[in-house]
Amino acid sequence: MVRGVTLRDAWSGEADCINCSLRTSVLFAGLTETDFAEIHDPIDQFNLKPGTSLYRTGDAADHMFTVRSGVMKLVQYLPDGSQRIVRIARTADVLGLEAMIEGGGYQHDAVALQPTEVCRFPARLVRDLGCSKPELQRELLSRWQRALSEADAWLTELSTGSARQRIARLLLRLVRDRESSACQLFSREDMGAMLGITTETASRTIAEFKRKSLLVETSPNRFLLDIPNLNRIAQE
Amino acid sequence: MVRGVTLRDAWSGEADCINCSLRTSVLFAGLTETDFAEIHDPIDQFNLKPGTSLYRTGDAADHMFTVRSGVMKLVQYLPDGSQRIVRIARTADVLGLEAMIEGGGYQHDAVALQPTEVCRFPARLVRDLGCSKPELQRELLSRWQRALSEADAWLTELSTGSARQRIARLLLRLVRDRESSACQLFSREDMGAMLGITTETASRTIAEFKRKSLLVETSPNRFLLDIPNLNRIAQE
DNA sequence: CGACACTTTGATTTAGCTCAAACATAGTGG
DNA sequence: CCACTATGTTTGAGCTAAATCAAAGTGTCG
Repeated sequence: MVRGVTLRDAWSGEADCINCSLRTSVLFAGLTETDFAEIHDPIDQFNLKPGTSLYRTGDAADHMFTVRSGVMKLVQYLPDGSQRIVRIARTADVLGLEAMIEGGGYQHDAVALQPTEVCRFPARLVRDLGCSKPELQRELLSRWQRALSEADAWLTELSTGSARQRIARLLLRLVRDRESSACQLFSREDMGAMLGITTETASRTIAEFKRKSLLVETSPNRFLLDIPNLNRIAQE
Repeated sequence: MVRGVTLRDAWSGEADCINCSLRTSVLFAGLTETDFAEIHDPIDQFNLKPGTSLYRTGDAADHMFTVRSGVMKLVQYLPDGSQRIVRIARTADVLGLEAMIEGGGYQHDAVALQPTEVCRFPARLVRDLGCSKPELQRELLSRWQRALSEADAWLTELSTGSARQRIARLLLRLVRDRESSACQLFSREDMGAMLGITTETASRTIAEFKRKSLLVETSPNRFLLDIPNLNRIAQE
């Protein structure tokens, strides 16, 4: 395990929302330039190295985050100390929705799995704007809904069936809605924590898939997927 | 499996919200009598027999529901036809939050596990009122948040660890925030679908718990729990 | 009473866990 | 530059919890 770097080290300046390439696909999609002009709160940008944690369970939740690039994992811990990854967030996903509820804390540890860029904005901003901008309100609800259906999918798809099926489904999930079938895999330990299996089983299964050419390793831990055959495995 | 009864048979009249015993604990907690007077949409009440489904996956989501008594399960199906129960809803819980998103469909099958009373109200009502009543807005967000953290808990608590642990955690969950340690169990099949184990394993584990007096059967399928010892099992 | 649905129990098999060792790969520092 | 550690991956061997398959038991309802 890489030890967590502090967030302070990761600061990379204030965000330039107006010219943001993601502007149409993120939470603030509905806002106009004038709306942005009215935002006086600082929107900061961070470059997270793998292993850096953005926030931890129980931290006072007063910011929300947009992932610009990279991947974050959301982790929960069991009483016995073992961890379970309950979701991942990728480009254009929002982290820390729970900050909408005033006075609450974050429900997970959010940790970068790859070099990851995020924008941070005060939840207050969304709470205040929300009242006047119904589009934002709607977008927010839809984000919440998406998080929920992701959570359900992790239960039904990634925590049900054999290890082979789970891994196949995880792989397919990583390239869904992507042009190419290329994907960067996670550490075996993380895959285990996502799927509720051991690192050894994850490793063995990946090895088996490689042998059967369901996965072709293009560079260390980057793969091309045989989507049709993985699909076959995924649904038994 | 009991075959689904149609909802039409379950209608039991219009609800009397003003005098509802749950008024302070449900979604509309913040509303005044005058607010209720302004509601002209019908709020209907239904008595569901076990096995009756309230709605199905993909049905046009235009109503939300409050559970007055009983238990409902939320079910999702896998491509191979097997089912997984992703959540349950009990007294004062809200079903069908996804109806807030206009034009969408329900994400689950909602099926009664016990004789269950629910109130049904148009989602439009909440959408409309939401704009003017910030308390309702806040309550709604908090409901959404609760659903999400329930979903996470099902993954971390009920789909992780040995069968004994999962069953112990499920049992404890059933009596949490209750005055007594008494609870009514579900069918072994449903328990299996909640925990990702087979009916046989569920049955064997319950039998084992009975032998060890962690469970005392007071009447058919009703039990008193030995909470401290179940807790010990739950956390390893 | 007989039929049906569900539960329990038993016997057997197996997928995945555990423990352990070998194998990368990348830093680190002399 | 190379030894040396550290961190993660792979592979093996054996064990065990849970799945599977099958049969007997229990309760409920027409």
